[in-house]
Amino acid sequence: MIDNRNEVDRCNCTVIHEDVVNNVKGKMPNEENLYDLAELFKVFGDTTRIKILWALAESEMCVCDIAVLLNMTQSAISHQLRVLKQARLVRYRKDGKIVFYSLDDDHVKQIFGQGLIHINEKQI
Amino acid sequence: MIDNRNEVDRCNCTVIHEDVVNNVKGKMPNEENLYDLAELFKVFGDTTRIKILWALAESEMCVCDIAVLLNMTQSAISHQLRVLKQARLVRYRKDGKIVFYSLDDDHVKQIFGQGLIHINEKQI
DNA sequence: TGAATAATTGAGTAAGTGTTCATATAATAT
DNA sequence: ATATTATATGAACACTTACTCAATTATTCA
Repeated sequence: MIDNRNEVDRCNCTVIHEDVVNNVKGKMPNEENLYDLAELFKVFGDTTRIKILWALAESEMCVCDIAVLLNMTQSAISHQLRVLKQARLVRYRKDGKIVFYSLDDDHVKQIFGQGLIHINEKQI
Repeated sequence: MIDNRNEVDRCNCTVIHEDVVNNVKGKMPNEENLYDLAELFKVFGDTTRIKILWALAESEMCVCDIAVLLNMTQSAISHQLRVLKQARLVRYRKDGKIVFYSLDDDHVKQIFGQGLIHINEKQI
């Protein structure tokens, strides 16, 4: 009986280092955590959102101001702010018609910092 | 003469807090840096790549082993490894037919760490 | 040399994403 | 109430992306 068929289900090559695979498999975080992590970084993976976050790291701003700053339509900014809101990266307060957005916490700055370290080190 | 037309080029609303906008504008990093940063995070923004990086953080692995570990085709893995290679996040060494991949530096782990802090803090 | 195998690569495709445009909502002021 | 304005939202569209499939390259071994 061929019992290791499920191991070769998708990959057409034979398992070369089964010990390594099993060891790593045991140490992998659960799917959900990895998924959430990817979802978080996906939010950072857009120039417009990076700019918005960077701006908010400097100062609380209303939607219109951000639109002017980035020279983009207010609609586009509003759509992106929704994404950032859902990711819990920004929060807002209303003052009459105006909605002020700000960073939800300091993680953003630290994640940016780590990213910049990588970039600056790699470009020769 | 209406001189502030260029300010209202894209955004249909009037500038509300011009001082804030100007202040933040002066402190924004240049376009290229922000673009590179977004590009880097874009690479992290995919579950498959996150898994690969996490696995490599644990141990050097060959393409086939990664494919078995993640239960995906070796072609799919190879495509993603190319993306990771271009982002300078992984490096490789050849040993005969086999190509071993490993993390290029420790930034990955630290960026992951910051990401996890954010996620864990937010989920109540 | 020729067969076998690990890995890469290119084209094709289905799914996802960011912006625009038009419209809706909410708050203010006349 | 009505007009104005700041923001939000939904649909549509162009563009990107991650995978599959088939073919290719590179290396080993008989």
